Amino acid sequence: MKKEIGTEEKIKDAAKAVFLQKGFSGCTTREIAKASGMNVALVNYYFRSKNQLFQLIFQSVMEEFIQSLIQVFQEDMPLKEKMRILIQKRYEFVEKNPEFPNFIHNELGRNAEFNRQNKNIFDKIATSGIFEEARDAQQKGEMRSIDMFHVTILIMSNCDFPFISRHFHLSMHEISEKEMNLKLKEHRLLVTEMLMNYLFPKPSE
Amino acid sequence: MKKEIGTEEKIKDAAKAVFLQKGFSGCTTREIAKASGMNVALVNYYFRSKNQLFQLIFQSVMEEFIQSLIQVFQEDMPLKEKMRILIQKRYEFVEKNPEFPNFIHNELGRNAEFNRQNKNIFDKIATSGIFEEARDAQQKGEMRSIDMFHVTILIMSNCDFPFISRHFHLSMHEISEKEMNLKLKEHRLLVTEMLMNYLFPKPSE
DNA sequence: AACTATTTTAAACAATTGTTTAATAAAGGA
DNA sequence: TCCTTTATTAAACAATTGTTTAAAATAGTT
Repeated sequence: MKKEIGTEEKIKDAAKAVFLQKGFSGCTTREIAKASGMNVALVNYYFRSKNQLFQLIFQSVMEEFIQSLIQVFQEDMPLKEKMRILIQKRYEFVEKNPEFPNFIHNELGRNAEFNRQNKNIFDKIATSGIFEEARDAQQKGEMRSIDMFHVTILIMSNCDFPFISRHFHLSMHEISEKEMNLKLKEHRLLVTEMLMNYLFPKPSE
Repeated sequence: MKKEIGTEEKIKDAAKAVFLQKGFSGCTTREIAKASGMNVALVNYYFRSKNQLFQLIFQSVMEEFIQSLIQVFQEDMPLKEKMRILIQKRYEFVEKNPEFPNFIHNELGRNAEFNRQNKNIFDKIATSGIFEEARDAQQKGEMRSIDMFHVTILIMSNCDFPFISRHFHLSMHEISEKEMNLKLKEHRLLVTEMLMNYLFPKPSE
């Protein structure tokens, strides 16, 4: 269980933590260096520039982020069940990585170039078969017939946003972090029920 | 219709635009000065520091943001109707001010001190009577009995997040800005139906 | 051991940052 | 008009930024 990690890895780990918390323009190279226990020159020795280091981190974070959305779809079960588990896994992923959503959307918003670079990452979703599988279910009448654009936004909205707006609700409802975490755990159940009811309506109505 | 605005106002307007788009640490005093057509010294002449200027802008943006959440509750109509209109108004507000949510949550996350400063703003919600009115409806069985914590998150999630994740979906679904805006308009209808169905379930089930 | 390549360090670089100064221009009141 | 206040400007300030340099330490090889 000993982890004898080299300095390159140390810097990468520290950079990920700092970038996630403060964003690209919210931190300095020296801050990353200090967080990793190294000095400034080493950061550029291994990664050439703050920008390249960020690019590297962003890419990997983005990949993790996307992966958590589609991993469920490799398993073999009915779409409705997949969807329920997807929502659960997604929620739990963001719960473990609360800074991910804000980080990604924030940096994506400020850096329009990333869109081109991450095209291959997005392709992973397109080729995962989610969309086709959903369309089938929709044609069979099992699933509500709405564009997958809406489906993805609905899921991400309800899984990601609670953690994006963490501090906001912390202030508004005047609760402690502990209470907050409990309520957020509770929230997953509501979200799952609401989304499932909406996406797979009872045939009676 | 002529607007003969002074330099103080010009700077404030430019600062709001720049801050909203790039965040506090994502822009410089000189950038704000240039955007307003003035020079750097004038920014500090009127607002003492970049930090104070930001504080001022953030405060006003926060107020607008909160106000859009509660304005409906001053009118006199049944809670269910109020809620439907609230969702609609809220969605349309964010549609007109797409940078608001990301800006607020981003800056709130990085600056924990704001929480104390904005306590009086949050009080506006608490004293608006929303919470009591909802509790009444819940006791009468008209509304689903869940904590208002969940209700606010559900509404904000589905109204705000689509615009926070704008660039993400722009890349993922490979659509143009025009198409995006159309789909987002469409999305409001889904969101409203889903939320209303969940918050005010049919008594049959 | 001697030599080479790699890693690490402290110091310096120029550019940019927020902020201030001191001089000038404009406005307003007596 | 003269004087005081307010507004505006260009220039400078010190601190911080990302990045580089050149020397020292370490590791690896023969």
